[in-house]
Amino acid sequence: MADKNNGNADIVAVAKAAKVSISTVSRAYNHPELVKPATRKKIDAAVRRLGYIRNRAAQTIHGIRSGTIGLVVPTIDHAIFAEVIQAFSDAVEPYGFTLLVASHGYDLEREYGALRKFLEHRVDGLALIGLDHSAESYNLIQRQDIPAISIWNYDKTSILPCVGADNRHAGELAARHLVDLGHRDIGMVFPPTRDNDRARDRQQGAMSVLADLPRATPKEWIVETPYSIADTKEAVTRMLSQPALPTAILCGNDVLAVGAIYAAMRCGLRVPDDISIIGIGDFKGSREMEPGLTTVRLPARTIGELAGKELARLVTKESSEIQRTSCDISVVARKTCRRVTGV
Amino acid sequence: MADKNNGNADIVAVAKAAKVSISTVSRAYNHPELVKPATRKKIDAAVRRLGYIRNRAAQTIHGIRSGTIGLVVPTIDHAIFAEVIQAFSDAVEPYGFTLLVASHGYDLEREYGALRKFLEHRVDGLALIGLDHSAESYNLIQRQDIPAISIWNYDKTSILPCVGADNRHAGELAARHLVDLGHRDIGMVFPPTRDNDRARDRQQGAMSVLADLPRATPKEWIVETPYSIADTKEAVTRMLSQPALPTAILCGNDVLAVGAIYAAMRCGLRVPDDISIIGIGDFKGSREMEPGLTTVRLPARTIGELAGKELARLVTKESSEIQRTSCDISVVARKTCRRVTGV
DNA sequence: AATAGTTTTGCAAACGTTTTCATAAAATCG
DNA sequence: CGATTTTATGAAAACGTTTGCAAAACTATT
Repeated sequence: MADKNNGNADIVAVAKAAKVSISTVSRAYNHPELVKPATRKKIDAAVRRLGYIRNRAAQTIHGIRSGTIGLVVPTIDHAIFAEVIQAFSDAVEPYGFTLLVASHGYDLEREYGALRKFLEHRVDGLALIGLDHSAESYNLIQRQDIPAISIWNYDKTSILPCVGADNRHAGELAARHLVDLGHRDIGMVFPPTRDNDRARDRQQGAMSVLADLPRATPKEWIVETPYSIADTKEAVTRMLSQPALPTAILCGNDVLAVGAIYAAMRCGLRVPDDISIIGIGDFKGSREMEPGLTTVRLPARTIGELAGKELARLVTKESSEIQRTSCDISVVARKTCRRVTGV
Repeated sequence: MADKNNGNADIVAVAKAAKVSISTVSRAYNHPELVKPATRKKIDAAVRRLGYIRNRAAQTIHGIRSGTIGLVVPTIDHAIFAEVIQAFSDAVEPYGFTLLVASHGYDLEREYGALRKFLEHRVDGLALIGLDHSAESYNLIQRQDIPAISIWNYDKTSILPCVGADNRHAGELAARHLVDLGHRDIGMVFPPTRDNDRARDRQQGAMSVLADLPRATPKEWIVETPYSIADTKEAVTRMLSQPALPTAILCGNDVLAVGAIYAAMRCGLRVPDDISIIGIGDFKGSREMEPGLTTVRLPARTIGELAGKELARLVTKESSEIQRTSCDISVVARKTCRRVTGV
């Protein structure tokens, strides 16, 4: 009759049921080699009978790790971040960590809020997307003594250790690819770059290459559009309804590229015969689509994996040298870009 | 000099710094109206100076809610689940909950493990995808006294309250749509249905409609394929390389449908002129693709939102009647299915 | 200026664990 | 078989909070 009627048994209920002391139950969990097999068995039976589940909150206040890692992303609902989150989750799971996830919708104020909440929960480690964060956030992180890591972007001068790709370089590669194919009239489609260092870096990288071109890119060929296929289709359709058209469009990411392709189709332009389109990212599906999207491959899964593993090792003190990891990127030439000749 | 050198100040450090008792600091947080404004100010200053962050673990062991909700999904890295997670997250955020997320890769054993981990963390509520869970999992959930909810599937006899769509009905609608368009030779592409009640229900729904057709569907027109565009493209290409072809293909979800469309393209078949293809789900991008995908719309965002809100209300006791919510679904006819005449 | 009422604060117990230290029991040894 | 070592267990303090209760400090009332 020592069973509690309601669901939640605690360690003292278990101790009572197994007729041992609380300490012994605790030890059975944390240092099983110190308790006699027979006793262990009794405890095990009691645990099973009562449906006891350890309370990590109670452990945590002893300075024991909470076993959680906080991950803040701009949004979960993008192929690319979903992939990173999945890979990150898979990477920390073997270390026994549970993942806290929050999204801030590209609002760095909300990101700060999410970080605070995570810290209240005493996460053992923190992971953020990108290098662009409020001073407040950086401050907050630095005051804690838990490891933190930036994912997705690489910069050798980053404040936090980072695992990612050099987005400026990605922009350069995309632009260079078009230029190498002979394109001189190149349009650009980018998402808003405020609070989004990835997009900004890519755009700057692309611009720096395009700056060497004989003709400057006219304003009308540079469009900014929200990150959605529908919006991009809309915006690019407008761009393509002008008299003078570019021979190629460089898109800030693959989603925009897909939108651009649909826009071209709608305008009666064939890709790549009439217009070339290059994306950045190599999202899931970009390879399989028809025509296969030419893009700059950013290895999302690898990045997430490496980041998760690195952070887990930092937390568990398996490793301590904080380092920056740059993942290789390169153009994957598929079917949406063609060579042009003459000017 | 009362500042701790290392980052982590606790409530007693704050109390000391503000020259008040611990209780007063605690009260300043939990019942601010009970503490004099001037005192509140002193405390606030101390908090700021020390960078104090409340420890939810310590609160939690008082029976105070942990402020977390656990969500287990098969995988994060699918358009559809990413959308649900995002919507769910957005819905619980205003209630102050932090989200714990785990994925089990369609392995119900791992799902059980994730649930246990969540319970160790003393989540205030639990959300699962689908109705298919191990007896152990259901058992575990029922022994706790926290609310739990099933997302994505609707079934009026479900063990847990659920918010979702009737997947069997979705399968029926898709099949009915094809039949109504005059199709009699209908192929089917489905993912593995083990541990996946959504897919199973859809398939059964479709089958039940197809069973009324004069000709039985030949084995070769029923293909099972992993949930990826590439694999589906492969598998459907094989199906379409046979002598006798169906006039339409019903796909278990939109990703498979996209793979099927690409396969058709590769086989030189025009969609919908030579073959009609219908998906289920209406994933992001399905509307915008060319040709626009005909599919059965499952309102992922709505489902996630309703589920999050419902669970949050259950946890905060704003609501207590556990109920089942069925979200309306219907065919959105776009461009990948055409009417056929004759037999 | 004393009393009663109200507002503000502090003390100490409680929450569910882990862990140190001490002690009891068992095993080993001469 | 008693002394000594080893192994197994228990008692109690500690972790960082919240909260019921009681005391202290004000305010208002006479």
